[in-house]
Amino acid sequence: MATGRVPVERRRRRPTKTGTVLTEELIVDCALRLAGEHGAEALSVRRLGAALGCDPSALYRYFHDTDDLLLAVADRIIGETMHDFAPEGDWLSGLREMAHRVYSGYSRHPRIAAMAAYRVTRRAHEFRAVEIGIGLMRRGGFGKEAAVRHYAAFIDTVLGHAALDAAHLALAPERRGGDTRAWTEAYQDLPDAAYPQLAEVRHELPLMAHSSFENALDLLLSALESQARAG
Amino acid sequence: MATGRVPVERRRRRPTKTGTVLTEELIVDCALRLAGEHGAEALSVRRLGAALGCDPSALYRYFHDTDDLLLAVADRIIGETMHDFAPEGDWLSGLREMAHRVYSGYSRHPRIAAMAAYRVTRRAHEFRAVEIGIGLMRRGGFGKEAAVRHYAAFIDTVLGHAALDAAHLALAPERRGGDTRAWTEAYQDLPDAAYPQLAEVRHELPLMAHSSFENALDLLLSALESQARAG
DNA sequence: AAGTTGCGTCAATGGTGTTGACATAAGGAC
DNA sequence: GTCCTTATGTCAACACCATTGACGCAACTT
Repeated sequence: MATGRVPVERRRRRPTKTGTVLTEELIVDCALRLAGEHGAEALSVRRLGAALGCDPSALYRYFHDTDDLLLAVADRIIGETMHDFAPEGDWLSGLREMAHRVYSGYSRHPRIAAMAAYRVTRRAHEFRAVEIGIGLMRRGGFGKEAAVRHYAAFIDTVLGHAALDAAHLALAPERRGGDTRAWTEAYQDLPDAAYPQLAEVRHELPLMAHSSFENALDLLLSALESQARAG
Repeated sequence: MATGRVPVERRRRRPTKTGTVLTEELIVDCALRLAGEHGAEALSVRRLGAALGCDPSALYRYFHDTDDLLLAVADRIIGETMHDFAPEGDWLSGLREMAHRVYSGYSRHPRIAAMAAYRVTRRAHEFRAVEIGIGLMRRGGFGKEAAVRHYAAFIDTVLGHAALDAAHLALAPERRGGDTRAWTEAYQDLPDAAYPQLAEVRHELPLMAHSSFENALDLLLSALESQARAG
Protein backbone atom coordinates (compact mmCIF):
# COMPACT_ATOMS: atom_id res chain seq x y z
CA MET A 1 0.00 0.00 0.00
CA ALA A 2 1.27 3.43 -0.89
CA THR A 3 1.96 5.64 2.07
CA GLY A 4 1.21 9.29 2.44
CA ARG A 5 -0.01 9.77 -1.09
CA VAL A 6 -3.60 10.49 -0.09
CA PRO A 7 -4.00 13.78 1.75
CA VAL A 8 -7.19 14.24 3.76
CA GLU A 9 -7.71 17.81 2.71
CA ARG A 10 -6.96 18.92 -0.78
CA ARG A 11 -5.88 22.47 -1.49
CA ARG A 12 -4.43 22.72 -4.96
CA ARG A 13 -6.90 21.97 -7.70
CA ARG A 14 -4.71 21.44 -10.69
CA PRO A 15 -6.55 20.40 -13.86
CA THR A 16 -5.43 17.41 -15.92
CA LYS A 17 -4.08 17.71 -19.44
CA THR A 18 -7.60 17.41 -20.81
CA GLY A 19 -8.92 20.09 -18.51
CA THR A 20 -11.03 18.16 -16.00
CA VAL A 21 -10.41 18.73 -12.33
CA LEU A 22 -10.18 15.49 -10.36
CA THR A 23 -12.22 14.86 -7.26
CA GLU A 24 -12.65 11.82 -5.07
CA GLU A 25 -16.35 12.04 -5.86
CA LEU A 26 -15.82 12.42 -9.60
CA ILE A 27 -13.62 9.35 -9.63
CA VAL A 28 -16.16 7.25 -7.73
CA ASP A 29 -18.90 8.45 -10.10
CA CYS A 30 -16.87 7.53 -13.11
CA ALA A 31 -15.90 4.13 -11.71
CA LEU A 32 -19.55 3.33 -11.04
CA ARG A 33 -20.58 4.38 -14.52
CA LEU A 34 -17.72 2.54 -16.16
CA ALA A 35 -18.39 -0.68 -14.28
CA GLY A 36 -22.01 -0.49 -15.31
CA GLU A 37 -21.74 0.46 -18.96
CA HIS A 38 -19.07 -1.82 -20.22
CA GLY A 39 -18.53 -5.49 -19.66
CA ALA A 40 -17.08 -7.25 -16.69
CA GLU A 41 -13.55 -6.24 -17.64
CA ALA A 42 -14.25 -2.53 -17.72
CA LEU A 43 -12.97 -1.47 -14.34
CA SER A 44 -9.23 -1.02 -14.38
CA VAL A 45 -7.00 1.82 -13.34
CA ARG A 46 -5.98 2.37 -16.93
CA ARG A 47 -9.50 2.53 -18.32
CA LEU A 48 -10.59 4.69 -15.44
CA GLY A 49 -7.75 7.06 -16.18
CA ALA A 50 -8.69 7.14 -19.85
CA ALA A 51 -12.35 7.81 -19.02
CA LEU A 52 -11.40 10.61 -16.66
CA GLY A 53 -8.91 12.10 -19.09
CA CYS A 54 -5.96 11.75 -16.77
CA ASP A 55 -2.93 9.57 -16.33
CA PRO A 56 -3.85 6.32 -14.57
CA SER A 57 -1.34 6.97 -11.84
CA ALA A 58 -3.12 10.18 -10.85
CA LEU A 59 -5.74 8.04 -9.07
CA TYR A 60 -3.15 7.05 -6.50
CA ARG A 61 -3.25 10.61 -5.24
CA TYR A 62 -6.85 9.97 -4.20
CA PHE A 63 -6.93 6.32 -3.15
CA HIS A 64 -4.24 4.16 -1.57
CA ASP A 65 -4.89 1.39 -4.07
CA THR A 66 -7.72 -0.21 -6.02
CA ASP A 67 -9.08 -1.82 -2.87
CA ASP A 68 -9.48 1.57 -1.26
CA LEU A 69 -11.30 2.80 -4.36
CA LEU A 70 -13.49 -0.29 -4.39
CA LEU A 71 -14.64 0.30 -0.82
CA ALA A 72 -15.45 3.93 -1.64
CA VAL A 73 -17.53 2.83 -4.63
CA ALA A 74 -19.26 0.15 -2.57
CA ASP A 75 -20.19 2.67 0.09
CA ARG A 76 -21.61 4.93 -2.58
CA ILE A 77 -23.86 2.09 -3.71
CA ILE A 78 -25.03 1.50 -0.15
CA GLY A 79 -25.83 5.21 0.04
CA GLU A 80 -27.83 5.06 -3.19
CA THR A 81 -29.84 2.06 -2.13
CA MET A 82 -30.63 3.33 1.36
CA HIS A 83 -31.34 6.90 0.26
CA ASP A 84 -34.39 8.26 2.06
CA PHE A 85 -35.08 4.96 3.75
CA ALA A 86 -36.81 5.62 7.06
CA PRO A 87 -38.99 2.62 7.91
CA GLU A 88 -42.15 3.64 9.71
CA GLY A 89 -44.47 0.64 9.65
CA ASP A 90 -43.96 -2.65 11.41
CA TRP A 91 -40.47 -4.03 11.76
CA LEU A 92 -40.98 -7.00 9.45
CA SER A 93 -42.09 -4.82 6.53
CA GLY A 94 -39.13 -2.60 7.28
CA LEU A 95 -36.74 -5.54 7.07
CA ARG A 96 -38.40 -6.72 3.89
CA GLU A 97 -37.99 -3.34 2.25
CA MET A 98 -34.41 -3.05 3.43
CA ALA A 99 -33.67 -6.48 1.96
CA HIS A 100 -35.21 -5.46 -1.35
CA ARG A 101 -33.30 -2.20 -1.42
CA VAL A 102 -29.96 -3.84 -0.74
CA TYR A 103 -30.61 -6.62 -3.21
CA SER A 104 -31.76 -4.38 -6.02
CA GLY A 105 -29.04 -1.83 -5.36
CA TYR A 106 -26.43 -4.52 -5.77
CA SER A 107 -28.23 -5.95 -8.79
CA ARG A 108 -27.92 -2.58 -10.45
CA HIS A 109 -24.14 -2.73 -10.07
CA PRO A 110 -23.37 -6.43 -10.31
CA ARG A 111 -19.69 -6.07 -11.08
CA ILE A 112 -18.99 -4.00 -7.99
CA ALA A 113 -21.37 -6.04 -5.85
CA ALA A 114 -19.61 -9.26 -6.77
CA MET A 115 -16.32 -7.79 -5.60
CA ALA A 116 -17.51 -5.92 -2.54
CA ALA A 117 -20.64 -7.52 -1.06
CA TYR A 118 -18.58 -9.26 1.61
CA ARG A 119 -16.56 -6.21 2.58
CA VAL A 120 -16.94 -3.81 5.47
CA THR A 121 -16.64 -0.35 3.95
CA ARG A 122 -16.23 1.40 7.33
CA ARG A 123 -17.77 4.46 5.78
CA ALA A 124 -20.72 6.74 6.44
CA HIS A 125 -23.44 5.09 4.36
CA GLU A 126 -22.72 1.68 5.82
CA PHE A 127 -22.86 3.10 9.35
CA ARG A 128 -26.34 4.42 8.66
CA ALA A 129 -27.52 1.16 7.17
CA VAL A 130 -26.41 -0.86 10.18
CA GLU A 131 -27.98 1.70 12.50
CA ILE A 132 -31.31 1.31 10.73
CA GLY A 133 -31.14 -2.47 10.48
CA ILE A 134 -30.36 -3.00 14.14
CA GLY A 135 -33.06 -0.49 15.03
CA LEU A 136 -35.58 -2.64 13.14
CA MET A 137 -34.55 -5.76 15.04
CA ARG A 138 -34.88 -3.92 18.33
CA ARG A 139 -38.35 -2.80 17.25
CA GLY A 140 -39.15 -6.48 16.77
CA GLY A 141 -38.62 -6.90 20.47
CA PHE A 142 -35.25 -8.63 20.46
CA GLY A 143 -32.73 -7.97 23.22
CA LYS A 144 -29.36 -6.43 22.49
CA GLU A 145 -27.50 -9.61 21.76
CA ALA A 146 -30.35 -11.28 19.86
CA ALA A 147 -30.84 -8.13 17.78
CA VAL A 148 -27.21 -8.08 16.70
CA ARG A 149 -27.09 -11.82 16.03
CA HIS A 150 -30.30 -11.76 14.04
CA TYR A 151 -29.27 -8.67 12.15
CA ALA A 152 -26.05 -10.40 11.17
CA ALA A 153 -27.95 -13.48 9.99
CA PHE A 154 -30.42 -11.29 8.12
CA ILE A 155 -27.98 -9.00 6.36
CA ASP A 156 -25.54 -11.77 5.54
CA THR A 157 -28.31 -13.83 4.00
CA VAL A 158 -29.42 -10.86 1.93
CA LEU A 159 -25.85 -10.00 0.97
CA GLY A 160 -25.07 -13.61 0.23
CA HIS A 161 -27.95 -13.89 -2.21
CA ALA A 162 -27.13 -10.48 -3.66
CA ALA A 163 -23.51 -11.52 -4.13
CA LEU A 164 -24.46 -14.82 -5.74
CA ASP A 165 -26.90 -13.25 -8.18
CA ALA A 166 -24.66 -10.28 -8.87
CA ALA A 167 -21.68 -12.51 -9.59
CA HIS A 168 -23.85 -14.47 -11.98
CA LEU A 169 -24.98 -11.28 -13.72
CA ALA A 170 -21.41 -10.00 -13.91
CA LEU A 171 -20.24 -13.15 -15.65
CA ALA A 172 -19.14 -12.86 -19.26
CA PRO A 173 -22.22 -13.52 -21.42
CA GLU A 174 -21.16 -16.90 -22.79
CA ARG A 175 -20.30 -18.15 -19.32
CA ARG A 176 -23.52 -16.87 -17.81
CA GLY A 177 -25.40 -18.57 -20.62
CA GLY A 178 -23.58 -21.82 -20.04
CA ASP A 179 -24.38 -21.82 -16.34
CA THR A 180 -28.02 -20.93 -16.95
CA ARG A 181 -28.59 -23.47 -19.68
CA ALA A 182 -27.25 -26.23 -17.44
CA TRP A 183 -30.75 -26.69 -16.00
CA THR A 184 -32.44 -27.03 -19.38
CA GLU A 185 -29.66 -29.04 -20.98
CA ALA A 186 -27.10 -31.02 -18.96
CA TYR A 187 -29.49 -31.66 -16.08
CA GLN A 188 -32.23 -32.79 -18.47
CA ASP A 189 -30.06 -35.43 -20.07
CA LEU A 190 -29.03 -37.33 -16.95
CA PRO A 191 -29.92 -41.03 -16.86
CA ASP A 192 -33.10 -41.65 -14.87
CA ALA A 193 -31.76 -44.76 -13.18
CA ALA A 194 -28.77 -43.00 -11.65
CA TYR A 195 -30.69 -39.85 -10.72
CA PRO A 196 -34.25 -40.87 -9.77
CA GLN A 197 -35.01 -37.72 -7.80
CA LEU A 198 -33.88 -35.45 -10.62
CA ALA A 199 -35.88 -37.54 -13.07
CA GLU A 200 -39.02 -36.99 -11.05
CA VAL A 201 -38.67 -33.22 -10.91
CA ARG A 202 -37.24 -32.90 -14.41
CA HIS A 203 -39.88 -30.43 -15.56
CA GLU A 204 -39.43 -28.25 -12.48
CA LEU A 205 -35.61 -28.12 -12.66
CA PRO A 206 -35.53 -25.00 -14.86
CA LEU A 207 -36.71 -23.14 -11.76
CA MET A 208 -33.13 -23.52 -10.54
CA ALA A 209 -32.02 -21.01 -13.15
CA HIS A 210 -33.99 -18.24 -11.46
CA SER A 211 -32.98 -16.32 -8.37
CA SER A 212 -34.17 -17.88 -5.13
CA PHE A 213 -33.85 -14.61 -3.26
CA GLU A 214 -37.57 -13.95 -2.76
CA ASN A 215 -38.23 -17.46 -1.51
CA ALA A 216 -35.28 -17.39 0.83
CA LEU A 217 -36.30 -13.98 2.14
CA ASP A 218 -39.85 -15.20 2.85
CA LEU A 219 -38.49 -18.16 4.77
CA LEU A 220 -36.05 -16.03 6.75
CA LEU A 221 -38.61 -13.40 7.70
CA SER A 222 -41.18 -15.98 8.74
CA ALA A 223 -38.55 -17.58 10.97
CA LEU A 224 -37.72 -14.20 12.52
CA GLU A 225 -41.40 -13.60 13.16
CA SER A 226 -41.70 -16.91 14.99
CA GLN A 227 -38.61 -16.12 17.02
CA ALA A 228 -39.99 -12.72 17.97
CA ARG A 229 -43.28 -14.24 19.11
CA ALA A 230 -41.53 -16.98 21.06
CA GLY A 231 -38.96 -14.69 22.71
CA MET B 1 -12.30 -19.68 -25.77
CA ALA B 2 -9.84 -21.93 -27.57
CA THR B 3 -11.43 -24.44 -29.88
CA GLY B 4 -10.53 -28.04 -30.36
CA ARG B 5 -7.49 -28.00 -28.11
CA VAL B 6 -9.03 -30.27 -25.50
CA PRO B 7 -9.47 -33.85 -26.72
CA VAL B 8 -11.93 -36.01 -24.81
CA GLU B 9 -9.75 -39.07 -24.86
CA ARG B 10 -6.01 -38.85 -24.47
CA ARG B 11 -3.75 -41.46 -26.00
CA ARG B 12 -0.21 -40.16 -26.05
CA ARG B 13 1.29 -39.59 -22.64
CA ARG B 14 4.29 -37.46 -23.33
CA PRO B 15 6.23 -36.38 -20.23
CA THR B 16 7.20 -32.75 -19.63
CA LYS B 17 10.76 -31.55 -19.53
CA THR B 18 10.91 -32.28 -15.82
CA GLY B 19 9.58 -35.78 -16.27
CA THR B 20 6.07 -35.58 -14.85
CA VAL B 21 3.19 -36.84 -16.96
CA LEU B 22 0.28 -34.43 -17.05
CA THR B 23 -3.26 -35.51 -16.28
CA GLU B 24 -6.48 -33.58 -15.91
CA GLU B 25 -6.68 -34.97 -12.40
CA LEU B 26 -3.09 -34.09 -11.56
CA ILE B 27 -3.66 -30.52 -12.67
CA VAL B 28 -6.81 -30.16 -10.60
CA ASP B 29 -4.99 -31.62 -7.58
CA CYS B 30 -2.14 -29.21 -7.99
CA ALA B 31 -4.43 -26.23 -8.47
CA LEU B 32 -6.30 -27.09 -5.30
CA ARG B 33 -3.09 -27.48 -3.33
CA LEU B 34 -1.60 -24.29 -4.75
CA ALA B 35 -4.69 -22.24 -4.02
CA GLY B 36 -4.65 -23.50 -0.46
CA GLU B 37 -0.98 -23.22 0.44
CA HIS B 38 -0.05 -19.83 -0.84
CA GLY B 39 -1.79 -16.52 -0.59
CA ALA B 40 -4.73 -15.23 -2.50
CA GLU B 41 -2.63 -14.53 -5.57
CA ALA B 42 -1.29 -18.07 -5.84
CA LEU B 43 -3.50 -19.44 -8.56
CA SER B 44 -2.29 -18.36 -11.96
CA VAL B 45 -1.54 -20.32 -15.10
CA ARG B 46 2.12 -19.48 -14.82
CA ARG B 47 2.49 -20.56 -11.20
CA LEU B 48 0.48 -23.66 -11.89
CA GLY B 49 2.81 -24.48 -14.76
CA ALA B 50 5.83 -23.92 -12.54
CA ALA B 51 4.37 -26.13 -9.78
CA LEU B 52 3.61 -28.88 -12.27
CA GLY B 53 6.99 -28.58 -13.94
CA CYS B 54 5.58 -27.79 -17.34
CA ASP B 55 5.15 -24.82 -19.62
CA PRO B 56 2.10 -22.76 -18.62
CA SER B 57 0.59 -23.12 -22.05
CA ALA B 58 0.50 -26.90 -21.71
CA LEU B 59 -2.58 -26.50 -19.52
CA TYR B 60 -4.55 -25.32 -22.51
CA ARG B 61 -4.29 -28.86 -23.86
CA TYR B 62 -6.43 -29.97 -20.91
CA PHE B 63 -8.78 -27.05 -20.26
CA HIS B 64 -10.29 -24.56 -22.67
CA ASP B 65 -9.33 -21.67 -20.40
CA THR B 66 -8.97 -20.82 -16.72
CA ASP B 67 -12.74 -20.77 -16.29
CA ASP B 68 -12.95 -24.34 -17.46
CA LEU B 69 -10.23 -25.30 -15.00
CA LEU B 70 -11.96 -23.40 -12.22
CA LEU B 71 -15.19 -25.35 -12.73
CA ALA B 72 -13.28 -28.62 -12.67
CA VAL B 73 -11.61 -27.65 -9.40
CA ALA B 74 -14.93 -26.51 -7.94
CA ASP B 75 -16.55 -29.81 -8.81
CA ARG B 76 -13.70 -31.64 -7.15
CA ILE B 77 -14.39 -29.68 -3.96
CA ILE B 78 -18.07 -30.61 -4.15
CA GLY B 79 -17.02 -34.22 -4.52
CA GLU B 80 -14.75 -33.99 -1.47
CA THR B 81 -17.39 -32.42 0.70
CA MET B 82 -20.19 -34.78 -0.28
CA HIS B 83 -18.03 -37.90 -0.20
CA ASP B 84 -19.91 -40.78 1.42
CA PHE B 85 -22.87 -38.59 2.26
CA ALA B 86 -26.00 -40.75 2.33
CA PRO B 87 -28.48 -39.18 4.74
CA GLU B 88 -30.56 -41.77 6.53
CA GLY B 89 -32.29 -40.01 9.43
CA ASP B 90 -34.97 -37.37 9.17
CA TRP B 91 -34.86 -34.92 6.33
CA LEU B 92 -34.11 -31.86 8.47
CA SER B 93 -30.99 -33.42 9.99
CA GLY B 94 -30.00 -34.45 6.49
CA LEU B 95 -30.30 -30.89 5.25
CA ARG B 96 -28.40 -29.64 8.25
CA GLU B 97 -25.54 -32.00 7.62
CA MET B 98 -25.50 -31.18 3.93
CA ALA B 99 -25.32 -27.49 4.77
CA HIS B 100 -22.42 -28.07 7.12
CA ARG B 101 -20.60 -30.20 4.61
CA VAL B 102 -20.92 -27.65 1.84
CA TYR B 103 -20.01 -24.77 4.11
CA SER B 104 -16.95 -26.43 5.60
CA GLY B 105 -15.82 -27.79 2.27
CA TYR B 106 -15.81 -24.31 0.84
CA SER B 107 -14.19 -22.91 3.98
CA ARG B 108 -11.33 -25.34 3.45
CA HIS B 109 -10.72 -23.84 0.01
CA PRO B 110 -11.72 -20.21 0.41
CA ARG B 111 -9.94 -18.89 -2.64
CA ILE B 112 -11.68 -21.28 -5.01
CA ALA B 113 -14.98 -20.98 -3.16
CA ALA B 114 -14.94 -17.21 -3.50
CA MET B 115 -14.53 -17.54 -7.25
CA ALA B 116 -16.83 -20.49 -7.88
CA ALA B 117 -19.58 -20.67 -5.26
CA TYR B 118 -22.06 -19.08 -7.66
CA ARG B 119 -21.19 -21.25 -10.62
CA VAL B 120 -22.91 -24.30 -12.03
CA THR B 121 -20.15 -26.81 -12.63
CA ARG B 122 -22.35 -29.14 -14.76
CA ARG B 123 -20.20 -32.02 -13.65
CA ALA B 124 -20.70 -35.34 -11.91
CA HIS B 125 -20.22 -34.36 -8.26
CA GLU B 126 -22.64 -31.48 -8.56
CA PHE B 127 -25.25 -33.73 -10.18
CA ARG B 128 -25.05 -36.07 -7.21
CA ALA B 129 -25.31 -33.24 -4.71
CA VAL B 130 -28.47 -31.84 -6.31
CA GLU B 131 -29.94 -35.33 -6.52
CA ILE B 132 -29.43 -35.80 -2.79
CA GLY B 133 -30.62 -32.33 -1.83
CA ILE B 134 -33.85 -32.54 -3.78
CA GLY B 135 -34.39 -36.03 -2.42
CA LEU B 136 -34.21 -34.62 1.10
CA MET B 137 -36.82 -31.98 0.29
CA ARG B 138 -39.12 -34.62 -1.17
CA ARG B 139 -38.66 -36.64 2.00
CA GLY B 140 -39.87 -33.60 3.88
CA GLY B 141 -43.19 -34.01 2.10
CA PHE B 142 -42.92 -31.18 -0.41
CA GLY B 143 -44.41 -31.52 -3.87
CA LYS B 144 -42.27 -31.40 -6.98
CA GLU B 145 -42.34 -27.66 -7.49
CA ALA B 146 -42.08 -26.78 -3.81
CA ALA B 147 -39.18 -29.19 -3.41
CA VAL B 148 -37.22 -27.54 -6.21
CA ARG B 149 -38.02 -24.02 -5.06
CA HIS B 150 -37.12 -24.77 -1.47
CA TYR B 151 -33.98 -26.60 -2.47
CA ALA B 152 -32.92 -23.56 -4.47
CA ALA B 153 -33.58 -21.26 -1.51
CA PHE B 154 -31.75 -23.65 0.80
CA ILE B 155 -28.65 -24.24 -1.28
CA ASP B 156 -28.34 -20.61 -2.37
CA THR B 157 -28.53 -19.46 1.22
CA VAL B 158 -25.85 -21.95 2.20
CA LEU B 159 -23.72 -21.07 -0.80
CA GLY B 160 -24.25 -17.37 -0.23
CA HIS B 161 -22.97 -17.60 3.32
CA ALA B 162 -20.16 -19.89 2.25
CA ALA B 163 -19.17 -17.44 -0.47
CA LEU B 164 -19.28 -14.46 1.87
CA ASP B 165 -17.18 -16.12 4.54
CA ALA B 166 -14.82 -17.69 2.02
CA ALA B 167 -14.24 -14.38 0.28
CA HIS B 168 -13.48 -12.84 3.64
CA LEU B 169 -11.01 -15.62 4.46
CA ALA B 170 -9.39 -15.31 1.04
CA LEU B 171 -8.77 -11.61 1.51
CA ALA B 172 -5.17 -10.47 1.84
CA PRO B 173 -4.33 -10.50 5.58
CA GLU B 174 -4.13 -6.75 6.05
CA ARG B 175 -7.46 -6.26 4.30
CA ARG B 176 -9.15 -9.01 6.23
CA GLY B 177 -7.83 -7.51 9.42
CA GLY B 178 -9.10 -4.08 8.48
CA ASP B 179 -12.58 -5.39 7.77
CA THR B 180 -12.68 -7.44 10.97
CA ARG B 181 -11.41 -4.67 13.21
CA ALA B 182 -14.09 -2.33 11.91
CA TRP B 183 -16.48 -3.68 14.57
CA THR B 184 -14.09 -3.11 17.45
CA GLU B 185 -12.71 0.16 16.15
CA ALA B 186 -14.56 2.35 13.66
CA TYR B 187 -18.01 1.20 14.83
CA GLN B 188 -17.06 1.78 18.47
CA ASP B 189 -16.10 5.38 17.89
CA LEU B 190 -19.30 6.63 16.26
CA PRO B 191 -21.04 9.52 18.02
CA ASP B 192 -23.90 8.30 20.23
CA ALA B 193 -26.25 11.10 19.22
CA ALA B 194 -26.11 10.30 15.51
CA TYR B 195 -26.22 6.53 16.01
CA PRO B 196 -28.40 5.79 19.04
CA GLN B 197 -29.14 2.18 18.10
CA LEU B 198 -25.48 1.38 17.60
CA ALA B 199 -24.65 3.11 20.86
CA GLU B 200 -27.06 0.85 22.71
CA VAL B 201 -25.65 -2.37 21.33
CA ARG B 202 -22.06 -1.15 21.35
CA HIS B 203 -20.78 -4.06 23.44
CA GLU B 204 -22.55 -6.63 21.28
CA LEU B 205 -21.31 -5.22 17.93
CA PRO B 206 -18.13 -7.33 17.88
CA LEU B 207 -20.47 -10.27 17.21
CA MET B 208 -20.73 -8.86 13.70
CA ALA B 209 -17.15 -9.94 13.06
CA HIS B 210 -18.13 -13.61 13.38
CA SER B 211 -19.85 -15.75 10.80
CA SER B 212 -23.62 -15.70 11.01
CA PHE B 213 -23.91 -18.96 9.12
CA GLU B 214 -25.10 -21.12 12.03
CA ASN B 215 -27.74 -18.62 13.08
CA ALA B 216 -28.99 -18.17 9.55
CA LEU B 217 -29.10 -21.92 9.03
CA ASP B 218 -31.14 -22.41 12.21
CA LEU B 219 -33.62 -19.80 11.06
CA LEU B 220 -33.89 -21.26 7.57
CA LEU B 221 -34.41 -24.83 8.76
CA SER B 222 -37.02 -23.82 11.31
CA ALA B 223 -38.89 -22.01 8.55
CA LEU B 224 -38.73 -25.07 6.31
CA GLU B 225 -40.04 -27.21 9.16
CA SER B 226 -43.02 -24.89 9.60
CA GLN B 227 -43.68 -24.94 5.87
CA ALA B 228 -43.57 -28.72 5.80
CA ARG B 229 -46.06 -28.98 8.67
CA ALA B 230 -48.34 -26.38 7.11
CA GLY B 231 -48.20 -27.77 3.57
C1' DA C 1 6.98 38.66 -6.96
C1' DA C 2 9.11 34.60 -4.93
C1' DG C 3 9.07 30.09 -2.82
C1' DT C 4 6.93 25.68 -1.57
C1' DT C 5 4.87 21.83 -2.60
C1' DG C 6 0.60 19.37 -4.21
C1' DC C 7 -0.44 16.80 -7.85
C1' DG C 8 -0.56 15.35 -12.69
C1' DT C 9 2.66 12.96 -15.91
C1' DC C 10 6.04 9.79 -17.58
C1' DA C 11 8.52 5.64 -17.80
C1' DA C 12 9.53 1.38 -16.04
C1' DT C 13 8.80 -3.06 -13.39
C1' DG C 14 7.00 -7.34 -12.98
C1' DG C 15 2.84 -9.57 -13.09
C1' DT C 16 -1.49 -11.71 -15.85
C1' DG C 17 -4.22 -14.97 -19.66
C1' DT C 18 -3.96 -16.51 -24.17
C1' DT C 19 -2.41 -17.86 -28.91
C1' DG C 20 0.13 -19.65 -33.07
C1' DA C 21 4.13 -21.76 -34.71
C1' DC C 22 7.24 -25.26 -33.86
C1' DA C 23 9.55 -29.59 -32.63
C1' DT C 24 9.61 -34.10 -30.74
C1' DA C 25 8.38 -38.38 -29.13
C1' DA C 26 4.53 -41.74 -28.63
C1' DG C 27 1.84 -45.14 -30.70
C1' DG C 28 -0.15 -47.42 -34.78
C1' DA C 29 0.60 -49.85 -39.17
C1' DC C 30 3.12 -53.02 -41.52
C1' DG D 1 11.97 -53.07 -36.22
C1' DT D 2 10.93 -48.98 -39.14
C1' DC D 3 8.14 -45.35 -40.82
C1' DC D 4 4.34 -41.98 -40.38
C1' DT D 5 1.06 -39.26 -38.19
C1' DT D 6 -0.17 -36.39 -34.89
C1' DA D 7 -0.86 -35.42 -29.95
C1' DT D 8 1.23 -32.72 -26.90
C1' DG D 9 4.88 -30.01 -24.60
C1' DT D 10 7.62 -25.72 -25.53
C1' DC D 11 8.71 -21.18 -27.03
C1' DA D 12 7.98 -16.44 -28.06
C1' DA D 13 4.99 -12.85 -28.46
C1' DC D 14 0.83 -9.90 -27.57
C1' DA D 15 -2.00 -7.11 -25.00
C1' DC D 16 -3.42 -6.31 -20.92
C1' DC D 17 -2.98 -5.35 -15.54
C1' DA D 18 -1.54 -2.54 -10.70
C1' DT D 19 1.88 0.00 -8.78
C1' DT D 20 5.90 3.11 -7.96
C1' DG D 21 9.65 6.73 -8.13
C1' DA D 22 11.39 10.59 -10.42
C1' DC D 23 10.16 14.76 -12.52
C1' DG D 24 8.40 19.29 -13.27
C1' DC D 25 4.65 22.48 -13.64
C1' DA D 26 1.50 25.49 -11.64
C1' DA D 27 -1.31 26.86 -7.82
C1' DC D 28 -1.43 28.49 -3.67
C1' DT D 29 1.08 31.12 0.49
C1' DT D 30 3.71 34.68 2.05
